[in-house]
Amino acid sequence: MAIQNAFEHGGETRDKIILGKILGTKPEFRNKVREISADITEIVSSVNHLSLEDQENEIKENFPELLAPKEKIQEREGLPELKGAEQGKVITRFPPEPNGYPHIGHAKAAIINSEYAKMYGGKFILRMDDTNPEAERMEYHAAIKVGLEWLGIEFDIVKSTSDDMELFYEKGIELINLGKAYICTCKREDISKNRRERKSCKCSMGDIEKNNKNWEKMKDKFKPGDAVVRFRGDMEADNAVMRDPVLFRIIEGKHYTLGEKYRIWPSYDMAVAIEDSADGVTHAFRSKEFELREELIYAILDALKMRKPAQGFFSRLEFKGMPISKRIIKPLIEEGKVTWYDDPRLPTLEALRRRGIKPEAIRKFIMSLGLTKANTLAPFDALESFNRKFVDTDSIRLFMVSNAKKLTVKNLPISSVEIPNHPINDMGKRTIEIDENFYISGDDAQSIKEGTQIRLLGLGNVAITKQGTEIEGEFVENGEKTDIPKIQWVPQKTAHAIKMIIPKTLFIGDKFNEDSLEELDVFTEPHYLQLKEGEEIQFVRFGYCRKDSQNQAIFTHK
RNA sequence: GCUCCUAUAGUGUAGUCCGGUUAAGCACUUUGGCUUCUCAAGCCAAAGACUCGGGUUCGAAUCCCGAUGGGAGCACCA
Repeated sequence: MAIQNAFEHGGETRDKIILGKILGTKPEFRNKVREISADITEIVSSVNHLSLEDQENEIKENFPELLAPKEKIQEREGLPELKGAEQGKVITRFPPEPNGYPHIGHAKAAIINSEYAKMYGGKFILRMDDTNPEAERMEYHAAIKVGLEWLGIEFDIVKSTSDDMELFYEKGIELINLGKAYICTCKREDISKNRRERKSCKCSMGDIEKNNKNWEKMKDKFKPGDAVVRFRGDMEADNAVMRDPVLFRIIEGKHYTLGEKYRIWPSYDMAVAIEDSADGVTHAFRSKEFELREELIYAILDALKMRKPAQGFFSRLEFKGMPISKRIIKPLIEEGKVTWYDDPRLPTLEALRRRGIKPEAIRKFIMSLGLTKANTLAPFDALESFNRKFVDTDSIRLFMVSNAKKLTVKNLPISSVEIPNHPINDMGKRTIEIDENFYISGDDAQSIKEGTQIRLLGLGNVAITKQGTEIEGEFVENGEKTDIPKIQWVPQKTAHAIKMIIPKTLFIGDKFNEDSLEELDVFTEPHYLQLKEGEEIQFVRFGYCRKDSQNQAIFTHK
């Protein structure tokens, strides 16, 4: 072993390492460390005296099997295993609030939870967490559904938290009767102040009978803000969440599905605790800003003697320079700095889709981030790289020129040319009608020198006879030269003008990037018109783009 | 301010629970090469990390203590 190690590390080894290896493979030596370490030191020094060649010969003679290449460590596929999870019995859930458009952060929560259900052959629940009528709208509910469908996420059960209002009331009353909850009629500011100063208020002294009466009064008499139901936690707890948090409050706004049927609404903690338990959720994964709520949720369920699901937490996912929060996006829309929630610069699912990101790429990308709780500010590069692999195989290759310059080619022997739609995969061919007038890209035009040759991709070589505002050249029959600039081109006669939109980072630091959207007027082949909207294209030597409409394409990535 | 979470290459992570079999694995990026009628994809290679300081131990990325950086909570939002 010493020889092997020495050989692998340039002819020298160290006794400590050999000792470690021995103890690692043969635990029975662990209580005899002192005895064997002397031997090891001796062996190591004798091995170190051998030359590299001698070591190699020694290995070849006595331990030839050691020369076999080392096996690489196998990387775990997918998510880490769950403790105490039984095949077929895992139930997970994704509970978005329908209060905005779904974004990459939703995708992370949905994908992690759904992957676990899949991994254990369990069930996956979509639960619209709609307990704040003021914030929720049908429009968002629908957008979330559309986004999830696009991601390819499937649910076994679809429900809304508000389906269980009667259950919340039942459990709420039970908590009151258990003395675990009370009605508080203090002012909002005082509640907040007391929580900060860890002091109880008078309401917490009230008896069960009074609390029951006040609960009835919450149904009609009390106005919003007059009274809330609070959990009897511990006002002196270090975890501020435990300082008698609100379980129910009065909201008079119209709920988007239930209208004005209820005015007492459960808070997030109450709703999640009861729902996860009642729905049979075994494992609940949420982003880590909820970590402090775990204790509360367990306390509520303990008080009610209800089953507790296991909880897991993961870091929030954001892209550098791409804000996720409505607080930031909404003003941008109002100021006209971005067009809408589907603006390709945004990390919403709709924007990602429009930009040409494939759902499979998002899934792979999110899985590659793992379940860490360390903050993740992922660079968009990583997603792009996953996406490129999906998109490359079935993107049609088309020619597109930007900053077009005219090129006239004399002596063209043909009037049309057939060009394959993909270099490797059989995606058919297209025929391009040509005459002597072409467009080429401005950048290419600039670098062309008079008297040299260029190759028009798929067509042939051209000897440049005149350089200037317009370029002229002559077709070279049977042009053999291939070590010359190869450029893409578009026939002038049928060139189709489109707008190319190139999204860039929205924010640099915390400043809005005024140049975050570049627009180019470009020409492409008429074949573009025959592509379906939403199709991914690779414009040769430019990059991958998605057809947004007949006269607009969005740049996906290089 | 109080409390909690977190820290591995330029970036994202695996390994950490249960210290040794890994002088730290993978992916992206970068750089070189091969291939190519694209600056794409594919193939090969190189470069590059355990935040710091103590402690425990024969042995620490892994356990303990402390410091520092980053994030979160202290809402009648979820």
